[in-house]
Parts: sequence; structure tokens; C-alpha cells
Amino acid sequence: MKQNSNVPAFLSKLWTLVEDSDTNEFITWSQNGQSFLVLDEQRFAKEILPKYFKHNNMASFVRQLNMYGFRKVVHVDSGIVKQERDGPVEFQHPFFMQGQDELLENIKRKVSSVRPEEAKVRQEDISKILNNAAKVQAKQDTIDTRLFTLKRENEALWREVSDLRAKHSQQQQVIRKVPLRTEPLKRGEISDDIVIYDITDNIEDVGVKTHVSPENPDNTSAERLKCLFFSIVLQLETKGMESFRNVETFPESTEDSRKSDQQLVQYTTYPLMAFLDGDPGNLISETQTSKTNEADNLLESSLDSQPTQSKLVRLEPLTEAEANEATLFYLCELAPTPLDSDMPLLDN
Amino acid sequence: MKQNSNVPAFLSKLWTLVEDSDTNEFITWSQNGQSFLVLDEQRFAKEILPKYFKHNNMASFVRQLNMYGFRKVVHVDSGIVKQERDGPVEFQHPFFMQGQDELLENIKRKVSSVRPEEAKVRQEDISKILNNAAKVQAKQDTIDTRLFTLKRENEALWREVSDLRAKHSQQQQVIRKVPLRTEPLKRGEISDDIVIYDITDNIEDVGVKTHVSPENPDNTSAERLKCLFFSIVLQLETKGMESFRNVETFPESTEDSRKSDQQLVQYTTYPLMAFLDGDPGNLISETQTSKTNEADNLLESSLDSQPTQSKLVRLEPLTEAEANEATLFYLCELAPTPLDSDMPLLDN
Amino acid sequence: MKQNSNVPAFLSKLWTLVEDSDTNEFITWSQNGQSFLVLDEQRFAKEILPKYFKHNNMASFVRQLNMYGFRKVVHVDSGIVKQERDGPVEFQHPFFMQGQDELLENIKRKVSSVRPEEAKVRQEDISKILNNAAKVQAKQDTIDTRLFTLKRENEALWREVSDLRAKHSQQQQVIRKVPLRTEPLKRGEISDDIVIYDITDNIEDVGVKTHVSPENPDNTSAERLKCLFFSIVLQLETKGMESFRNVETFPESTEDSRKSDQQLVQYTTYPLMAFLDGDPGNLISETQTSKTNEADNLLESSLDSQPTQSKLVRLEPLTEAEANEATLFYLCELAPTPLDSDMPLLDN
DNA sequence: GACGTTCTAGAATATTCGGCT
DNA sequence: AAGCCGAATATTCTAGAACGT
Repeated sequence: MKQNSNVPAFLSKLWTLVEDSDTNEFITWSQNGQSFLVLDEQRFAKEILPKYFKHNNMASFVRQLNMYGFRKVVHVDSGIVKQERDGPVEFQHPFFMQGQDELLENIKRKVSSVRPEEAKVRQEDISKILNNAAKVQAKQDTIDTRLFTLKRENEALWREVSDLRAKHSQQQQVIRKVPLRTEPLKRGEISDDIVIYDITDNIEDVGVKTHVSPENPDNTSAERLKCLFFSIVLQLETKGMESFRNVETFPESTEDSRKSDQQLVQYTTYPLMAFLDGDPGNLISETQTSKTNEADNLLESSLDSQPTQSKLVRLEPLTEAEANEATLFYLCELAPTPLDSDMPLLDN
Repeated sequence: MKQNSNVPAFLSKLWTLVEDSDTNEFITWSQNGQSFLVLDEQRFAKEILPKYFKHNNMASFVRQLNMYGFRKVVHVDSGIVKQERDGPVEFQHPFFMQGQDELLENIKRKVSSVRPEEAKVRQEDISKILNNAAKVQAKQDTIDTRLFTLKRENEALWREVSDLRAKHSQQQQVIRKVPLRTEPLKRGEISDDIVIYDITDNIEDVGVKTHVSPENPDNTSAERLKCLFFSIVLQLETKGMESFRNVETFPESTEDSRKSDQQLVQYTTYPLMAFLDGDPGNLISETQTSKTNEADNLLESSLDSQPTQSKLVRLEPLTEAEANEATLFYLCELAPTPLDSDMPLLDN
Repeated sequence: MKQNSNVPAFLSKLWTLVEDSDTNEFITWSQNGQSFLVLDEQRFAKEILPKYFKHNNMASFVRQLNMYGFRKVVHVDSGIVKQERDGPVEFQHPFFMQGQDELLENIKRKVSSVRPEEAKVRQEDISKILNNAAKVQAKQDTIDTRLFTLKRENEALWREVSDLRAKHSQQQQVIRKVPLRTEPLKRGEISDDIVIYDITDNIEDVGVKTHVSPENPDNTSAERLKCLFFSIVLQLETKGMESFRNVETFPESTEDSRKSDQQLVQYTTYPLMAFLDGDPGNLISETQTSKTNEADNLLESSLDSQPTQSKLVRLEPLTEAEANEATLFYLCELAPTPLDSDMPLLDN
């Protein structure tokens, strides 16, 4: 057989040993040539093995055989303990066959999978990993529980909301059957109606938000919004006048106050331009007078002192209607200003 | 030695074997009596072992020795491969000493207790761990999904609650206008008549929602505009409804007061729809009053004299009702104006 | 020395070899006893080594020495090439000293640290597993945070719901004090009422839904427009319905006042379909009055005479009610104006 | 079920070869 | 080129595992 093949020494030697007819007394092929027999184990070990290997132990020989995947062929009479001589020992390997030495290179020596130290380290790692996994799973259980709790809570919330909604509907049904209030608001009630301010603030809030929107380099949108704020303010003002209107219809008041109340001027002037320019505006308000020109003067002066564009409206002596009109007019003055611009409200 | 002791048969036989002077030729105590020697391994195996055990294999004998914790004593000359006869084989165990058979019961047979796992585990458990990790991650995904679902549910809940809150406010508005059974509203009860607040809030909600839409800044602006329009309409409506309400409750008033207060006008006219869309619908409202034609004339004239859109309307002198009407009309006028321009209202 | 110590055979044999005075000719301690010398390498290898080891190769002997950490002691004359016989070979190890065999057990055989294939692969597996575990845990933390957030949100929701519930109760208290309308609503009223609210709700819902539709921003805008229009119209309708309600309750008034107040008109005309379809539909409301046809005629004529969209309608002479009606109509007229601009509201 | 027998495998050391510096 | 080392195989001792008693 080839000596330069990559077949390990043991297999080469074994092959030679079994093939060699000189050693047929101790080791030889079996009948079918698919296994080999060790006929006299004792003498084979002590006389033959040392000629080929560095030992004379059958055990070492067998260990090598096992190392290369050979298996012992068990005989049916193996259990019988014979006094003199045991039966032959037989080993086989799928690639160890008489006359086919080229198969030897298919026989691979087994390698120990792990090194001792590393194995220990690995074992520690594995236990770490397992501990970790246990923790993770425990935590997942916890999370699971919490999720479930939340889910139930949400369901409860839905029930709550549904319940509230039902109650609301019930109330709504009742409310629809309620006659509305007949008498006008009392003055005191109205006086508390400071809705205007609050709404204006609200609007301003929106306006600010819009104004600072960064994506759109076109500030025009923001400006348009401001224009709309105008409108809103107008609306608010209108409402304010309504309130006043109620006051005016206050015939139930005492004569004295009534008379003097007739001249009540109501208006609400808003620092609209200031709002638009970002300048803190001049909020001019007037109260109830006895038709003196104080209010007018006040208005005028404040208007005059205003250096920029917004023309203000003169309000003097006004009837209720006039006051309303004036207020509107004032707003009208402000409103059209943007109209000269060339930016459509809805463009993109 | 005692036969009825709980010492395994192997140990008893071994002890007997070593003690027995008849077998000293093959197996005997060492010099110091702390180990024993097998002098002629081959003959010992074939001639002595079968007399005590069910085999004649040195390997089986050695296996048993190892099973009970015996260790082979290695000799310095062990490496020598002798042609004829090997040196004696020596084994020792701490509790196997000449003359001290009572120690034998301390010798315990090894049990392959729980070792099977650890060895195999290394190869197999890694895959177990990996499987486990996969499961854990799958579960995490599930949890993730559930979390997301819960999150969305919560958002929906928030919307629900917000909606309920809005509805509550609306109801509150209505309720505030309802006369209580026992006594008229006290001032405090209606002092915070925040009709506009609530509506404005609703609008704001819409507005905010629109505001945060991220895709198209331009559209966003446009939508904000729309939202504001919506606000305006709501304001107007609120006002208008209040007026109407007053009118409607009129029949319950006394005839006298009725007569004198007849001038109350209800209307609702809004230029908003013009703003919002393209196609006109015909919205016709009608009222029934016994008014003069002053307002009509005024309206007419202003309409006629209106060259384009931006013309302002002068309204005077108006009654309260007329003023209100005029206000609305004015607003109608104002609205379309910006549409023709293609420039921001307040450009910078 | 002890034979059963855990000192490897090689060290035992080496120690014996060096100590043995019989082999001093070939191997012996150096002068200071801290190293040993191999005097005649050739004869030592061929004659001495086989007596102790399973080979007669100096290289194998040296390999073992290196395996146990022995180092060759380099001589100053090593560079000189001697023709016949080399100088003695000297090896040393910190724990291999004359007379101190107890140190031998400190000498450790080197172990190959890693197995190239399998060990590395497994190590990689382990790091994979550990990385994986780290990711999983990180994700768990994330989930934890989200859970916590959700929990807090839920708590806030509960507070909201609780608050709403409280408010509801308060309202309920108020409502209980309200006298309910005595007679049941007429069918039309109820249905109308329901319509109002329901539609409003629907619209709001639709608006929201539309709002979140992400695919087509333009469509979204358009739909929002429609929604807003719809809302507006609904608001108007609401108002109009209230009028209806008043009318319906009219029968309870005295005949006289009834007669005189007959002129109350209720209407509800809404260009809803037109808006929604983008097609102008003319929805004309009917009224129930003993009115003249003036208004109707006017309306009709204006509708007929409407060439395109932007034409204004002349309304005169109008009663107060007619004026209001005109205003509304006017608004309808106003709507198309934006269409003339170069930015259609609904374009894609 | 603990013990015994057999076959095989694990584990540590031993031997050899080749390569690297 | 001497010295050291990695790696594969070899040898030895011990242990695992299957199966039987």
C-alpha cells in the first residue's frame, strides 16, 4: 500500500498486519473479508503488537480501533467462560475490507470535541446564559401580567366611557324637553361676560402657533390666519354688542340709572394692529358714560398716539346701534388692509 | 471477613483474592500493604479471574477496580516495552489496605448519577438556548404588538374622553340657559357663561388636530384656515341661536313687553360658505318681522355701490337689530375679498 | 518519590533519570543543581530514553521538556561549530531542582488553549447568545418604559373619566331642578332634534376620520372642506330647527297672537348635496306662512337670473325677514367667488 | 435496583511531524 | 539554524453506557 497517503500510521500498520500472511496465526481477515480476527489475544498482544506499535497492550490496540470507528463483532458464545482459550476477537469497519486499501482514507479518527478548561468555562457560560434566560422569562411574565392588567383597565375604561356617553345621551334627552329661558340676562350676569378677552387669547394662541410654524417659508399663510383672526374678533365683538344689547333692553332698571344708561356706549376695540405687528397694542376700552366725549377723546387720543397704519374709528355719541356700527366700521377699516395684498388665501 | 456485610461482592472477592496466599503467585499485597500487585496479568486473567468472577478478562477486572475508585500505580519503567513479560500491575485504594478489611465498607461504587445531562447538554443545550432565545424574542414581539394595541386604545380613549368632555360642555351651556324650577338663575350660576369658550374649545381641538398633520405644510395651512372658518361659524351660530332663542320664548312674554321688544331680529347669515367652497348652494332663510325697509335699503345701496368685493358698507343709522344684521352682512362682504388677491394679508 | 502523586509520568521519570547515579554518564544535575545536563546526546537518546519512554528520540524528549516549560540553557560557545561532539545540552525549570522533588507538582504541562474549529465556532455561538440576550433585555427595558407610560396614561384616563362623571352628576343635579316641558314633542320635532345631534355627531366623526386618511392629502383636504361645509350647514340647520320647534309650539299660543305672529317662517334649505358632490343643487326650503310671494319671487328670479356663480342678487324692497333671507342668499352667491381665483379648492 | 460485564468514549499525557522565528 | 510551538496521532488510565443478573 501507498506509504505517502494521508492515512494515519495506525491504519497503515493495521492493514499491513492483517494482510501479512506471516501473522495469520494471530490476526487475519475474516471469512468474508469484511472484518478481521485476533485469534490469540495474549500472544498477539505480547508478540505482535510491539513490532508495530509502541506498546504490547491489547487495550491500547482496542482503544485505537475504537478511536477509528471500528466496532467489535459480538459472538453468540461470548458469554461462555472457557477455561483454556477464548474465541477469536473480531472487529469491523465499513471502510476496512480485504483488498480495498483505497477505502482506508475514508476512515477518520475521532477528535475530542472539547478541551477541558474551555469546557468548564463554557459550562459556566452556559449556566450564566441559562440564568439570564430565566430572568428574562420571569420578567416577561411580569410584563405579561402588567399588560393584562392594563388591558383590563382599558376595558373598564371603555365601559366607563360608554356609561358616561349613555348618561350624556339621557341628559341630552331631558335637556331637549326643557324650555329655554325666557327673560333676558340680567346685567350683572352679563358684566361677567368677559368672553371676548378669553377668546381673543385663544385665538392668539392659535395665531402664535401658526405663526411660528417653520416648515412653510411662506409666512403668508400665517398672515392670512391673522386676517381671519380679525374676523373672529369681529364676531366676538358682535357678540359683545349683543350683550350690551341686553343691557339696553333693561327697562326694568331704575329710571335714574336707566336714563343715564341709555348713552351707554359699548364697543370693544382691540389692539388688532398691534397683534398683527407683534407690537403690544393699545387696548382701548370705554365704559359707560353719560354721553360725554370722554370716551371719544380717549379713543381719539389713543388712536392718534398710534403711529402706524391702523386707522381707528371715531365713536361718538352713539346710540346702541351706532355703537355697533361704529365698532364694525372700525373693524372694517382694519380688515380691508390685507385685501390689497396679492396673496390668495388658499394657495399652495 | 464478614460475609453478611454490605460490602459488594467484588470487594469481598478482591480482598479474599489478595489475601489468599494460594494466589500470591498472581496477585498479592505490595510491600507496604497499601496496594496490591497483579504479577502475571495474562495467567491471572485466564486462570484466576474465572474462579471468582464471571469472566476472564483483565479489562473487566480493571473496570471494576476503577468503578470502586482504585487507581493504577504507575511505575517509572512503565514505558519500557519488554519482549517477554511485563512488570507487575499495581492498584491502590485508600481504604484497601492489608489487614484492615473493616475499611472496605468505605469503598463506594461509583454511580453514573447525573452526569448524562452535563455531557450531552453542551452540544444540545446550546440549541436549546437558541430556541429559547427565539421564543423569548417572539414573545417580545407579541408583547410589543399588544403594547401598541393598548397604546392605540388609549389614544382612542382619550379621544372619547375629550369628546365626552366637549359634549358635557355643550350640555352645560344649554343647562345654564335653562331656568331652574325653584328660582331664577343666580348671578353666579350664569356668570361664567362660557358658551363661546366651549365652542371655541371644540374648534381648537379640530384645529390642533389639523395643525399637526405633517405631510403637506401647505395643506396644513389651508386646513387651519378652514378650521378657523369653522370657528367663526360657530361663533356666529352661537350668537344667532341666542337671538333666536329669545325670540322664540317671546310668546310666553306678556303682550306688552312683546310689542315693545318686537324689533329683535334673528338671522343667521354667514359668508363663510363662500369662503369654503366653490360651488354655491342657495341657502335661503327667512324671517318674519314687522320691520321697516331701512335695513333693506341700506343693504341694497351698499350692494349696488359695491364695485368689486372689497368695498365696505356703511351702515347707519341702525336699530339694534339692524346693526346686528349689518354686521353680518358686512362680514359677508369682507370674506370674498381676499380670494381675489394673491398676496398675503399682511406681507412681510 | 511518591508514585501515586499527581505528577505526570514524564516528570517522575525525568527526575528519576537525573537523580539516578547510574545514568550520570548521560544525564545529571548541573553544578548548582538548578538544571540538568545531557552529556552524550546520541547515546542518551538511543540507550537511555527507551528504558523510560516509548521512543529513543532526543527530539521527543525535548518536546516533552518544552511541553512542561523547561528551557534550554544556551552556552556562550554555542556559536562555535564543533566538528565531532557537541557540548552538553542543558535544560532548566524553576521548579526542577536537585533535592526538591516536592516542587515537581508545580510544573504544569501546557495545554493548547483553543481548538481551532469547534472551539471558535462555539465561542462565537456563545457570544451570539450573549449579544442576543443583551438585546432582549434592552428591549424589555423599552417595553417596561412603555408599559409604565401606558399605566400612567391610564391613570390619567381614570381621572378624566372620574372628572367627567362628577361633572355629569353635577349636571344631573341641575337638570333635576328644571321643569320639563309638559307635552310631548311632536314627532317632527323629535326626529328633527335627533337629526341635528346625530348628524352633528356623524359629521364630527367623519371629519375626524377624514382627517386621518393619509393616502391623498389633496383628497383629504377636499373632504375636510366638505366636512366643514357640512358642519356649517348643520349648524345653520340646527338653528333653523329651533325655529321650527318654536313654530310648532305655536298652537299653544292664543289664537290672536297666533294670527298676528303667523309670519314666523321656518325654513331649512341647505346646499348640502351641492357641496358634497361638487355640484350645485338648489335646495329651496318651504315655508309655512301667510306671506306674500315677494320673497319667493325674488328668490326665484335671482336664481334664474344667475348666469354663473358670482352674480349678486338684488333684494328689495325687503322686510326685515326678507333682508335676512337676502343675506343668506347673498352668501350663497358669494361662494363661487373663490372659484375665479387660480387655485381651485378641489384640484389634484 | 444495585451490581457485574462488556464495549466504547473521555481525558490526560506521550510521541511525532512540521512550521515559525 | 537552534529553539520553540501547534497540531495530529498514540498510549494510558478512567469513565460512560448498555445490558444482563
